[in-house]
Amino acid sequence: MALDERKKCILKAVVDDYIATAEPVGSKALVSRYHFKVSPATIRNEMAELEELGYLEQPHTSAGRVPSDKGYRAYVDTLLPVEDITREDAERISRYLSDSLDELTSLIRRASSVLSEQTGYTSVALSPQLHRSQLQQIKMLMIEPGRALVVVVLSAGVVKDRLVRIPDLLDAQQLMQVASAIESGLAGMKLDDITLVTVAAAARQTPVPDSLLNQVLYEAYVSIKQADNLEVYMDGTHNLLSFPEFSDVNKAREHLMTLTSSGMIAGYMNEMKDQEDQGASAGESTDLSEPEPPGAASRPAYTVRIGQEILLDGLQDCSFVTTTYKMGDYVAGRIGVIGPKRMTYGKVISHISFIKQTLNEQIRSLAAGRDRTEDHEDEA
Amino acid sequence: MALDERKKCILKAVVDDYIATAEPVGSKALVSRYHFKVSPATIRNEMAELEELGYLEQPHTSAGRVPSDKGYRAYVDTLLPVEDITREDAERISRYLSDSLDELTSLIRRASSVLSEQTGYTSVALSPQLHRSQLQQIKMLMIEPGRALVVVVLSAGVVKDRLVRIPDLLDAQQLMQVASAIESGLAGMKLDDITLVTVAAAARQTPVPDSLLNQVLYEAYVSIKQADNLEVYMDGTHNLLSFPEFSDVNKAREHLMTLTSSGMIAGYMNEMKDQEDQGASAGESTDLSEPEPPGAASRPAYTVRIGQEILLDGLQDCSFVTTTYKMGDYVAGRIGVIGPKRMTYGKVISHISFIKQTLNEQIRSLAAGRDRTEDHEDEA
DNA sequence: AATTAGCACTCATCCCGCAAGAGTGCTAAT
DNA sequence: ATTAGCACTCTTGCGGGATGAGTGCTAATT
Repeated sequence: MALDERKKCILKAVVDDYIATAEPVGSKALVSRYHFKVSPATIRNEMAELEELGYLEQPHTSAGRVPSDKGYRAYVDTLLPVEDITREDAERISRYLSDSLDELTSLIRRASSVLSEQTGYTSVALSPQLHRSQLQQIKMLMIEPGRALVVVVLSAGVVKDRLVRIPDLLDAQQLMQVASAIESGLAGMKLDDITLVTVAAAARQTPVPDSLLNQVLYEAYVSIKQADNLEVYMDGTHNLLSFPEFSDVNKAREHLMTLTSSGMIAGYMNEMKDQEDQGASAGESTDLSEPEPPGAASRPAYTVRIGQEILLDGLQDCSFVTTTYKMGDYVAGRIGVIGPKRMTYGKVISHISFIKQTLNEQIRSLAAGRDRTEDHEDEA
Repeated sequence: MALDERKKCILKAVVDDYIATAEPVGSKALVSRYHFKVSPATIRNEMAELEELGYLEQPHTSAGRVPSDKGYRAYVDTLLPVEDITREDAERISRYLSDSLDELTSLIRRASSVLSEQTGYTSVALSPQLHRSQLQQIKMLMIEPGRALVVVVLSAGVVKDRLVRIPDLLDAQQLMQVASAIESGLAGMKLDDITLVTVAAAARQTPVPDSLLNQVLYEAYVSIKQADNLEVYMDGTHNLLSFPEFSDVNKAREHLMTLTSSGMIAGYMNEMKDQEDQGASAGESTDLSEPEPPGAASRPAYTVRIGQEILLDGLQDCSFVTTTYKMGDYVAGRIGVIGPKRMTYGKVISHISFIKQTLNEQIRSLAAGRDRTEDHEDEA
């Protein structure tokens, strides 16, 4: 059932044209715009066959053709024009990302903002998940009687803090004792393995009356657990209003609503997080011939979800291109772009790939900067 | 040039009707819907006069009338139907706001979210400006060699922190020395009065080599200054897509763009911040008779900007209802609602007023909770 | 003097129909 | 296998009543 060379060419041309114009593309326009050496009639026959096979659809009789989800899929998997971002862009972006004040979250946030800016679509990023990283430090700082700041430092170098209420009678020294007891008891443990019980056990021998201790321990525990809170950064949400597919305000509103009910997206992305991306081509199956087109094989992995493949209600007219970023050796989070199915996949993927790469480098160099505080020249 | 009673009645009816329906309102509809005891012809004459006077306008010759900015102004200033939020709403909201974990910013953020949710418009809030509050504590916590967390506590009870790079050679004890030197030197000073020079002076006698000291001092200074950073919280931006006035996608997009280029709104609100709101009626002038309608006088102050009165490009079809909140005795920030000119002013104002009041109470009780750590029963 | 009934007039809006145009599918010729 | 030709379909755009809501004006009424 593989497509012959000419069909591929035509499919590619149709998708390209539709991406560019957002209008159904007809046989005549195709030959004139893409210099085919055959007549419109031939193209028509081919297109009819492509429609038969499910790669194209007609909005109505006597309109041009529009790619189906399957058509986009094939396009993305095997026909994708390889694009590269310009040297200047690459440098500007990596410079912008590299002065992110040592803050992992600010790095991710910026990456997201870069993506939406560069692609013109909506970008989404998941904060890194840290449940597999270890507790390194926990400090408690008395702000005033009854209030304290809990600072949690994780092995990943991530610092989170949180204001809490504590018993008024607890003094600064006791607070410090509790904190250092917890720290020495739990340092090196994975976040996953820390429970209220382990926290309590660690602080058992501190000379602080139980009546005061309990609340503090609870807050410490919550603070540690909260260090792993999943967050979503989104940028350029209103970009999608520029596209004709959302010229209907109600549709647009619905999309925005779905997007900004961030819990949904977070959950969805988080579910995909663990499944590693499949190299240069994406997850879903197609029945086109060559699984490894030349040139694209060297790109970092990414995932493309098209139309119905997205299991989130309200985003079925969209495509969702994502990739993961790592911390150390495990997948930490996911970052991606949401746009109309008629997306400039080539451009988006090149940017996503670049971001993935840069992000991984930056994270690695942040970590390295923490272990050995010298050598900063490991920029790619 | 004062309007007689009947004209006022008619104006009010027109505005009410237009707010409800978003469609030009005609004489016939008016008499039937609002039980006037006169005939449509009389209403027509009156409306013609109201148009002459500038309170109404006609979109085209044979359509009904629509309020002009001046019409809305008069409506807001003297005709506003007094609305009160329900007891349940009031309780739910104040309960929601009161468990804001002691965090001022989270309080403001929640207030903003409540506003947009309750009114169905877009809400905007400015973070409190703290430049007039005093530095109370500054701590520096070594995270690892070369990295520290600077924690700044202000008299307002606000805690801000920031990750910074410090010289690798500086050890934890030196860092603490520097911090406590700065703290004892500057505690009690207003943020406004703290400069790099005063910071340096405070830390002069610490036994830390200058070569290491400078960077730390600078970071401390920046952290202190950043405690006063102006932030904007916005909620329900996409609500405005529900209104027919934004059914044109381009207009909608433009509005969203203006709104989300948060710098503009922040600046604008910040400029208005210092001018205190004028009691129950608003800033701009009108020539209606009674300046103090009964019932509305008891409301907290607020400001209404209508249409052209808003000096921000792109929001000229909107109205902007804001109020201020205080910390101690000075105006700390501003919070408000942006919606179509055809806004349910009564409802919005009642909510804004309630929020203002609740916010002030909460802030006061936060402060009180810090001074005397007892008594929590000062809820209104 | 204020109110109202009556009437002519003005426009937006809706709907219908028609022509134009783009695109297709099919068939027959190359 | 390709292509030219042609009939057919269906959307889109446009003009033209018809509709109807609403106005302004005038003259009659209270």
